[in-house]
Amino acid sequence: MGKIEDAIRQREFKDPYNKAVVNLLFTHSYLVTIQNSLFKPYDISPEQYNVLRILRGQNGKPTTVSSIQERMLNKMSNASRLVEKLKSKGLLIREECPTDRRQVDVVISDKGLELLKELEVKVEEVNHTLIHLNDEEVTQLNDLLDKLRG
Amino acid sequence: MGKIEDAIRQREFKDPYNKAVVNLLFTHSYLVTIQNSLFKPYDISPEQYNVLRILRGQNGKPTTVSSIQERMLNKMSNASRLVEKLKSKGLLIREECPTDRRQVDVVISDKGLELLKELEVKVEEVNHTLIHLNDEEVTQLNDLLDKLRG
DNA sequence: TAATATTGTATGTATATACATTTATTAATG
DNA sequence: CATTAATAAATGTATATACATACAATATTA
Repeated sequence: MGKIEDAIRQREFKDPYNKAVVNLLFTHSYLVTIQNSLFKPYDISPEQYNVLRILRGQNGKPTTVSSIQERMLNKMSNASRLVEKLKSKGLLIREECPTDRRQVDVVISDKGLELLKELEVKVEEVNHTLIHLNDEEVTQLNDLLDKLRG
Repeated sequence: MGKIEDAIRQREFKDPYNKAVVNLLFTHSYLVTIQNSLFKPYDISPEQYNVLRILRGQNGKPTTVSSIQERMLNKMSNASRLVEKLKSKGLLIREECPTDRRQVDVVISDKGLELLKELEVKVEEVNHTLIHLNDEEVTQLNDLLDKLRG
């Protein structure tokens, strides 16, 4: 695939900062396209997978919708609706919080844990092959991204 | 904001490759959230802005829908519908191609060019302030992203 | 304690993404 | 030339994003 200028057939960018923004958007699309095809056979979306991972990270401790929202990769997403989707598939359990009836307690189900286990192996494999960088370069990329956001 | 582990409250990643994927998804969300707020007052979406930029890059030469699609940052998006949206706002002109009636010729309108000019200044400013990296680091990031995609 | 503010979640609406399918037109082949 | 294949664009459907608003429950305060 190579340089972003060739990939989207744009001659040149104003400066490396503007190029970086486009480059990040484009790389994101590259990643999610492959992720989607991986999740497709399991009838689950990347965001739903992410919510399941957040839930498992709680080790059985109930989580509220707003807490899920906070940890999501996309802060503006809609945890409420994703939880509903996952519940209808039996991948999590949602029940009223006894101490505060505004809140709901969300816990991943056994079915959810199984699916996650199965998917995770594949995701980790794919993530490796997706990124055509060596160990040193990936670490460098991670540092730059962490710094980028300030 | 700092390290991704703190931002999404995840303790650790399997390896730097899996971390990089999450880091890229998260950084993307960071970028588009700010871009969205920039475009909002102009009643235009980031993808619509991108289509206008592609059209202007043609310097008045008509472009087909599939050619727009190819150059889009998100290959799986739907150029057809975006063109329709922009047309309804008077930002581009769409007409049947005389030599091949399957195709449509799309050209940016004067109104579109004006809007683009106004927006572009703001976008370039914002892109600079978004990215908390120095010149050397941004260039490094661009090189890594280009290489990442293989 | 009554009135008000805040919080947690759900819902409504518009846009975009992802992918399959349809329709119209042109190209290719027997 | 008729049939079939290929192509360009549009459309259909499900999901997700972005943001505003509604609603119920709890917290605050006057």
